[in-house]
Amino acid sequence: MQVSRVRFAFMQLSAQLLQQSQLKVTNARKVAIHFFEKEERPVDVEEILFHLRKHKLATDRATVYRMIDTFLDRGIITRLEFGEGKYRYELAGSDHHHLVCENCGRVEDISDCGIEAWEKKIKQKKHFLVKHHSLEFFGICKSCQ
Amino acid sequence: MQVSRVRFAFMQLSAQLLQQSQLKVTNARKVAIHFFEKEERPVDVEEILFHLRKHKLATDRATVYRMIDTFLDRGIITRLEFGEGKYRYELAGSDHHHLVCENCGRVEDISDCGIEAWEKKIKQKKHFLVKHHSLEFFGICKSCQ
DNA sequence: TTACTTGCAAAGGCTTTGCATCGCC
DNA sequence: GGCGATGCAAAGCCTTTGCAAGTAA
Repeated sequence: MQVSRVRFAFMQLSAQLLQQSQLKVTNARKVAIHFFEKEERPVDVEEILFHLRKHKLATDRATVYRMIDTFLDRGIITRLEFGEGKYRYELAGSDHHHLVCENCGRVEDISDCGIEAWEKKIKQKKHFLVKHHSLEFFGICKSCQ
Repeated sequence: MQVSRVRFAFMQLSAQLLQQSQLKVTNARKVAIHFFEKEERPVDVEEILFHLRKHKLATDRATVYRMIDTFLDRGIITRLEFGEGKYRYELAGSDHHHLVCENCGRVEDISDCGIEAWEKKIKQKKHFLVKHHSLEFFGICKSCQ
């Protein structure tokens, strides 16, 4: 079930988004969604846990994983991999990709990847129906050069 | 017999490749490289192990991981992730990407992704120096539709 | 011989699961 | 109250590592 994020862009996402997704509103979930909102780079489970701790929430690691599972299922967040042996997550919504600096780890967004043209071509030539794709660039960022 | 001659030729290639890379030529390495050569889809550690067993090699799992590490280091293979919670590997060389069927798991190659133009643009606009990139498409293949 | 390679065993990191309890609606 | 959410503990995968023994060059 997919929920529009744009609609909440200028108000408090968390509670409304949870309700709209037919999920119970708990502290951990609110704070976690708020964290996704404010973070600029895709976050991992450890960082979510750390943020919850900062808000005096002793949420269990298993709960975080289950939360992520639920959010993924509802289309609230998307999963990414940067070759670290773990997943990262960010709020779903805009079709964008990342420049990952292999030196300092900073992540910059790039948008408008224009890959829809590709997907059409793939459908025509290969008869393969693209559901989603991953596109990330790895290298050295401006300040690390 | 023709088949075994072909295979012998393959093994020679494996040995040559290893020597070029200044690696000692061992049975496990030869057979593994042969496996990478003959496989059409990126393989995981389990599949490499299984192939080694078929060739009566009781190679340890740790050895396979170390082999992979060495091959990656020498640029013989490249590492891929398809969101499975594990890595896959394939012979390095051509710049191509994959159509991964989420139903049957089949992997098809697509080439000429024309992303070099992108990398130039990224360098100009963001001053980010791209070293490598990942691009995979996930969806439903022709025969699964 | 010498340095690289391997086997074995253990551990490490990330993620999932079973089950009883808790708490939002 | 009911059903979904959570905590706790354990286990499941994938991968890495230390060390001693083996082996290609």
